[in-house]
Amino acid sequence: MTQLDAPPKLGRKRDLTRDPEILDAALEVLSEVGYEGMTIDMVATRAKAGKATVYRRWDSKAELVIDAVACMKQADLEPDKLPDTGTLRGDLLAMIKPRTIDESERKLRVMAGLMSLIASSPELAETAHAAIVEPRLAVNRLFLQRAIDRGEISADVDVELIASISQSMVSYRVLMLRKAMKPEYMRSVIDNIVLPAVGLGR
Amino acid sequence: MTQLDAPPKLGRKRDLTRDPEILDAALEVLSEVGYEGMTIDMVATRAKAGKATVYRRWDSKAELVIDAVACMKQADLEPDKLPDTGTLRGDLLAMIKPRTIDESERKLRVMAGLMSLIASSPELAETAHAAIVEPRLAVNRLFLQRAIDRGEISADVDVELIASISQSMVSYRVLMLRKAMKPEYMRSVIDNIVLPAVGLGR
Amino acid sequence: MTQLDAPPKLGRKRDLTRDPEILDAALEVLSEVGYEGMTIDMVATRAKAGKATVYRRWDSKAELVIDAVACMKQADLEPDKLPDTGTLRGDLLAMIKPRTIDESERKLRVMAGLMSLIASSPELAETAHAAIVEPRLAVNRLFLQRAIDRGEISADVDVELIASISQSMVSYRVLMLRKAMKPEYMRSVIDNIVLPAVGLGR
Amino acid sequence: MTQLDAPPKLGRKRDLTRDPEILDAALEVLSEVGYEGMTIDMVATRAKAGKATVYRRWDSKAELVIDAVACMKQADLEPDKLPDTGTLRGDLLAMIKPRTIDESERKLRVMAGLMSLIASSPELAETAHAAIVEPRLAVNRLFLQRAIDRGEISADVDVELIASISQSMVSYRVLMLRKAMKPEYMRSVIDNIVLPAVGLGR
DNA sequence: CGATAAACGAGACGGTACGTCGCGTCTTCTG
DNA sequence: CAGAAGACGCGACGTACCGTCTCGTTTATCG
Repeated sequence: MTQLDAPPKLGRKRDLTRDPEILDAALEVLSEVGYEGMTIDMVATRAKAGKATVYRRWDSKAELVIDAVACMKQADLEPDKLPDTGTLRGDLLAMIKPRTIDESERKLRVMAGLMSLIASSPELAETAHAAIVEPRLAVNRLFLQRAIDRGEISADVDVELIASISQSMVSYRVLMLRKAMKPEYMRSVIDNIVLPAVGLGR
Repeated sequence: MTQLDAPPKLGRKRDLTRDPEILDAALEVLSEVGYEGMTIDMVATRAKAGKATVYRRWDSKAELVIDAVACMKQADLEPDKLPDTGTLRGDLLAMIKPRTIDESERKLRVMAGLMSLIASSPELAETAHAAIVEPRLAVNRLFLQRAIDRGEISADVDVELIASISQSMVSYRVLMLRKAMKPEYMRSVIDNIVLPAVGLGR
Repeated sequence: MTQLDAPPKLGRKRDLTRDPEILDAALEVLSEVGYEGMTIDMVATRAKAGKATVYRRWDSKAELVIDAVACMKQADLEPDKLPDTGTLRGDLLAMIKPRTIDESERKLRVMAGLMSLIASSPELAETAHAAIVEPRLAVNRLFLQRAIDRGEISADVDVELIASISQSMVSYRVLMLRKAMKPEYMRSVIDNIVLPAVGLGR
Repeated sequence: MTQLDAPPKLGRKRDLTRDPEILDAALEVLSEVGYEGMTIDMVATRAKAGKATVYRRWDSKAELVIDAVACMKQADLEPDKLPDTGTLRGDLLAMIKPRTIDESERKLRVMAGLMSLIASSPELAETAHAAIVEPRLAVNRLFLQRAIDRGEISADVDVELIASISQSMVSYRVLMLRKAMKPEYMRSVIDNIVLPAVGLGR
């Protein structure tokens, strides 16, 4: 992670334009050869940077990748761009768009590459979670809260638990079963699991 | 995976007692330093074996680890030791035993370390799936089928999908949210998600 | 070498007091860690200067060092301070003073550090030679010429060759044999080699 | 330096054929790009070896080079191949052969590259001296001793000093003055300096 | 029973990425 | 604008691990 500690006044300033360039290069390489195949040299070379410049900003390959992934901002998840169809089912189904699905799947696969690192570094895990997992959960939480507010579903449901269903199912399918994240599957999860769980049975 | 290909008659027999010793050493190291931190040398040294002896049995670090995890035989999952309480809920809840939970969690964490490898090797993924994921799924499938057979739940439910719910939720919680696999949580998943999904609402 | 090219009128004048300070710092570091161990950063830091200030004055580490050594002005070698005893032997022996010896030895050791650079850069070699080797040769040449002029030795002697004897012997002893530059040794060289070579046998 | 410490019985033996191959590669690279330009990777690649294999045998670039140079055995300097003309002058002149000169010059140039390292490592210096400088001195010592034995020159001459004259002059010329090691020059040194020094004046 | 062949512990091998450090240049701010 | 501080691109350093190969030894089976 880029640490900014004390205010460094003297000397040449970090060239802040290099950060996104390096992160972009990292994402590029990452999507081409995966985490294991990725090399700091590859990233540096592609960003026309020296290795030292990379290591000056991130302490290790893992931290660089985490930051890179964190910067994969998913525009579709921004509050003002979220659907508001009037029904929980409508909202949930509205999130099943090719672009959204695709980005999610890419994030998940990157996350997979990081799992082993995450396992041995709580702080790294936290960053990864905040960047990749949390945003998607927040969306589901919002949909559920709106449904509660409009009386569509009971206020007793465990929002946190229900919000994580679709993410769990999708992660499992993609990472463990290694199957693609198909729209049909997502629809099936919503209709057969999420909605019954909130009392909106078939 | 231990390959036995052609019948090798000549020469010294492979010392079969070394297999479990090496696997145990692997599990030990694995739990201490994680997949990334683990070294074939570490495992070999700890098992008082040579690296060649390890590589004669497994083609790569990844395969060794998968086998090691697969060999964490979960006695609880063997067909004849499974509960049969007469109700789906009873069966599912009966699986929530400290020992079972603990073993599952360990397996999952090891699986996490392998994710990046799995991502780049379909066959490795298949092996890992068969060894770690599938057994647990089979149990759920069995429970569901029995419930269908006894008319407790509709024969229309998507057994495959429902069977994967608890595994998905638990994996997500452990790997992504990095929280422990508590019994309360598992009960909550069963009562609030699985059962509603098969029409056995609250 | 300090290059002054065109007369720079505009802006702040180059602080000429920095030159000797940097050179002194260079000599200091040089004597502590040797040429290989010396770093431009070390020199700059010790002189409380920036690296750019150093590089504005010298094109490379090697040139800085050469200049530093060249600036170890050996007052003893200035024409008007040279001995003139009336005999070649007297002149040569008169140069054997602790301070002179010491300075020569230090110069030689620094020169050693530069050898590899010198080997790959004729111009650098030329500079180093002019700064370190030549002054000492000039003295010997002068002594020999005076001896010829006063008829002490034959005009046929190869002045250039003879002048280089003592320097050669001393360099070899210090650099190759790694022995100190003792007065006895120098006297021995003069009496047993130089003087016989010009026909002034024992 | 290759250390052999305790007798290592277990495990695969060092492939002793790799040593000379690596040393040869080192000498090759050395003569092409010089000490500064030489890279361990270059040497390893050229010897079709891994870097680790090089570092397993030598602790640093410097030690590798020293050893490489030490292995530049000069066949001409072996006792039984030395000339024995019956006169000191004859013996000395007999050493002025193109091949001998050439090898000496190469050694000297390599030595130059090592000077900076030598300056900061007495043991390295010792090795370099024994490998490069000493053999040549031994030859001169032998010639002088034979001359003394046959009564050609006085037994009073400082053999050690005289033996080092030609080496000193040649080193100086090659390294400091950066001139080639010409036969005429060597003859001049013998006739004008060495012989007068032992009382065999013109 | 001796020969043969494979397995064994140990560790060297070729290869490749790691993270560090120095060079010489470039950029920023301060006096 | 010179100067101090320090980031930059580059590239070598020496280390560590991978998966393979070789050594000397042990252990089984075959002839």
